[in-house]
This record gives sequence, C-alpha cells and structure tokens, in this order.
Amino acid sequence: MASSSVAARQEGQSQELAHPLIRKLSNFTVLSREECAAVIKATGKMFDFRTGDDIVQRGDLTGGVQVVLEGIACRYKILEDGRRQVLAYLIPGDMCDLHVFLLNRMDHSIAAITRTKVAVISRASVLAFTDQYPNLTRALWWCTLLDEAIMREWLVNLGQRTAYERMAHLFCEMYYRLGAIGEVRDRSYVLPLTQTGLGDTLGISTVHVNRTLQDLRERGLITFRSGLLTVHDLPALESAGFFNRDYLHLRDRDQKD
Amino acid sequence: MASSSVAARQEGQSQELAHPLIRKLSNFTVLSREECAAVIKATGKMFDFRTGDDIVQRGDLTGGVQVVLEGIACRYKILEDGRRQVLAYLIPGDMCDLHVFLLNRMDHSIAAITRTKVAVISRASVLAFTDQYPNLTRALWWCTLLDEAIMREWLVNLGQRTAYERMAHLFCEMYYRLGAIGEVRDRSYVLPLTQTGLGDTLGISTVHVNRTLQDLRERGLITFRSGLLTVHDLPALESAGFFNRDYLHLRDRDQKD
DNA sequence: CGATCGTTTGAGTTTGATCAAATGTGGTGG
DNA sequence: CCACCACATTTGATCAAACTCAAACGATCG
Repeated sequence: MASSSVAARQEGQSQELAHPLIRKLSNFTVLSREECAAVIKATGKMFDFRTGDDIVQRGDLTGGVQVVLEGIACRYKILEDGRRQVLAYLIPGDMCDLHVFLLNRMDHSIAAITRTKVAVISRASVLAFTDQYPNLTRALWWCTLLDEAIMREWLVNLGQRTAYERMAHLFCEMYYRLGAIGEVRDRSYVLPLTQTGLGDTLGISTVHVNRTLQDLRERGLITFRSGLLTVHDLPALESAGFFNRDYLHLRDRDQKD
Repeated sequence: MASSSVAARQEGQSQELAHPLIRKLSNFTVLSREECAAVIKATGKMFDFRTGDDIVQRGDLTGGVQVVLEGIACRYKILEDGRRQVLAYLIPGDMCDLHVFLLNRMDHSIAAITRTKVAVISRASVLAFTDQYPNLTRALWWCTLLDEAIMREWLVNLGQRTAYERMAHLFCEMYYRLGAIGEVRDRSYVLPLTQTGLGDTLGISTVHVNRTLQDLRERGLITFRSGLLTVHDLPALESAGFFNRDYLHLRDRDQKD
C-alpha cells in the first residue's frame, strides 16, 4: 500500500515533490530549481531489497548515500552474544548512510523490514554538493541533526521510561513521522514489525512486549494486528508515553492532527 | 588539572593546535592555514560556567555554536515528572549546539558538570563557513556524525546491556575519548560525577549505581573516588562492557594504549 | 558546628526476564 | 481442500535484576 500511494503522487505532482528526498529536504529549506535538478541527477541506480535483507552491513565501505524511496528499514547493532538493538527506523526520504564522511566503514547495519526500494547517491555527488550548493549541504546536514534529535529521545525512552511508556512513545513517534509523509490513514499506519522486533527496539523481551501490547489494547489506546497499528486515542497515547512532538521539529503544516 | 594542561599546551605549541576545536576537526581533515584562521577569527566571546550551571536550556533560541574549551558538560533531558536522562558528555573540543540549523529552539539542555570554559561562534560565522569553506564544513558535519555514532552506542548500552556492563562500557568510552585529548594520566582520568549523575546516565537508580561500582571495584577493574576514575585492568573492563572502540572512529595515532 | 549533600547498607517490593508449552496463522505442496 | 511446517503470539510459572524506602554514616562548607 505504500507503493500505491507513491505512484499516486508521481502521477499527480511534479517530479520534484515526488522525490522523497527532495520532499524531506524541503521541510528545512526551499531548494532552488537547480538544486532539485542536482539531486535528481545525482540519484543513481535503484535497488530493491526483500524483507529481512541487509541494505548495508557493519564493516561495509561507505560508497555513497542510499535514500529510502519506499518501504521501511531499520538501523541495528548486534552484540557478540547475539543481543540486538534497533537504533532507528528509516522511512521514505530517510538516508541510510550520511556517514560517507565518517571513517570508511559502517559501525552498524541496516536491514529492510519490508520490501524496500532504495536509490543511491554517490559519494562523489555528495562531495560535489558540499562544494557547489551550500544551501543543499545545509539541508542534508539538517537531516543528520534531525536523526540526532530522534536518537536523543530514544535515549530518554530506554533510560527513563517503563516498558509501557516506551511502547506508547514509539507508537506516537511513528504516527507523526509517517503522518508527515502521508502514510497515516484512518488513524492507522503500517508497522511491519514482529513482537521480537519491537522488543529489540524497546529493550524488553518478546514476552513482555506481548503483555505490554495487551495492556495498551485493553485500555483502548491502540490495536496492533498483522502489521497494522491503529491509534484509537492519540491524546491518551501521548500522555501515556510522556510524548511531546517538539523533538521531531515538524513544520506547522505537518502538525495538525 | 584540566586547565593547567591546556595552559601547558598553549605555551609549547602553535595557536592552531592549542584551539581545542581545531584539534578536534584535525582528526578528520587537514585544515588549511586559511581555514584555521577563519575558525580562530570566528571564535568570539568566552564564557565561564560554574559546576551545575546550565550552559544552554531547553527552549533557548540557538544563537551560535558554543565550543567547550575546558571542563566537562553534559546534555540532558528532563521528563515532566522529574526523571532525568543524560544524553552525552561534552569534553574540550566538543560543540554544544551544532543545532543552529535545526529549528530555532533547543530541545534539550546542557549543564556544566565542572567549571567549564566555553567559546561562542556566531550563527553567522557558521553560515559563512558553509558558504566559503567546504572542507571546513565537512569537518564540522563530521563532528555531528561522530556524536551520532556515540549516541548509537549509548542506545545499545541502555537497551541491551546490564547495569554492570553499561557502567564498564561508559568508563571505557570516557577513557578513550579523554585519552585522545591527553586527559588520561596514570590510567586515571577526572570524571566529576556523583553517583546520582551516573544513575541518570546509565538509566539505573543511585542505590544500584553504588552497588555496581562496588562490584567493579571488588573485581579489581576500577576505582572511583572523589571524581577520579582509575582503570586497573583495561582489557578486563572492555570485555566486561562488551566494548569495541571502533564506533569512536579514533585515528590510529590515538589508538595506542 | 549545624546543615547539606553524597555515599553506603539493609529489607522488602516490583518489573521484567527466562523457560516452557499451548495456541494461532499464513504459506506450501500433495 | 487438507496436512503440514515455520513462525508468531499468547499464557503460565518461576526467578533475577533493579527499584524503593528508610536510615545511618561521612564529607564539606559557610
């Protein structure tokens, strides 16, 4: 269903706005026609990944920036003994590895959690951006700062909140992030995670995920069935998770509910 | 003692290397004489903060970048009900708020945990950097990517590791970060935290911090007295914390122990 | 020399993990 | 269409990690 909505946008609107990255960068600045063209021109080969495939692996050389066009992916790290922590979810418009500049190798992996379409922008193109398009560079930089803001909130989540609060918070966050790219319909969005995946995200065991989900459901806040999350009472969910959307730095137009 | 070592460096070396920010940026690239001069020229008024003072507060307008010259500070967020999570430690050379570009307001606060000296680089100067010095811009950007890498590891810490492992991991991280700027002597470094502060960092209660510290001490890995942390057995501490320094992206010259 | 703040210890409680097993559910092939 | 398999969810029982509360003890400082 994600793909059908992208198709709809591509028919109805200009190429610029159909490009998820340009839409994302436009949240921060107004890109000139030239800058948009540069982004589109730099967008190279496209790749498809199946559910579960690694898009980038720890230790890989960072060759360029991969932009998610469709689907959802996640960053994660695995400890020697198998424990796994999800670090972020990537939705259309997000970049996998603006780490091109950081050392040569990825210090974590990224996996597709649905069928995911990715476009590559070469390292050379990004370097060229920084040389020629200061405004575009700032917009890209802004993306990394936004990622950071989200990670800070996740730190608070894992460090201070209870399992119940964490889960409520995560569901609120995804509601707003996906809402901002038009992927929320009827107070519902696609969240193709298993309970194990949720556990690896929230730092709790699968069993406890299950009980916490039941708790949220019994209180009438959400339902989560076969990868579809429905929010029945957003204000209640937000207060359950101590959620405050400021950190997402959404533009006003995205903030209406 | 931090301040005396800075003074020593300033006498013995060129002004460029004495500037903590230039030293930090030099980890990523070679700055030209002109770029160094631009950084030094942009370094404006200096401010002193006492232990416990807020350097920046949540909601503040971001006016410019503040660089830590001496001392240690921490980023933190507080929930409505008082729970507090430390998000990062800032040591000399680190920047408080490269968030100048992100929305106007800080979404978290920064506090001095020792007497801290800070220099301000105006927003205009940073914008000018991005217009005129692509190489310098990339170096600044790299700093935010490094911050991100550290935050990712903290996420793993809070999400997956036990209290004992978390603490071991944190002590390893600070050992290497402070070591890279010459602040480790005799396997010891200044870590001016209370047990409450450690708890807010590691997501555990003060009481549990105390017991975990005792545990680490009894096993002969560290001692932590009056703000001085001594590492008695670094390899053991690293394996206790599942620590792998790759994520710090240290240069080889810093990696010797 | 109180007063304040930080550390330490003990006892009881809670949260969440682990282990084990039962119960869906969706797909595949006969 | 059914049997079967793999995988995910749900439930119960037990256990361990970490929290809370309470109190004592130790520094440090005006």
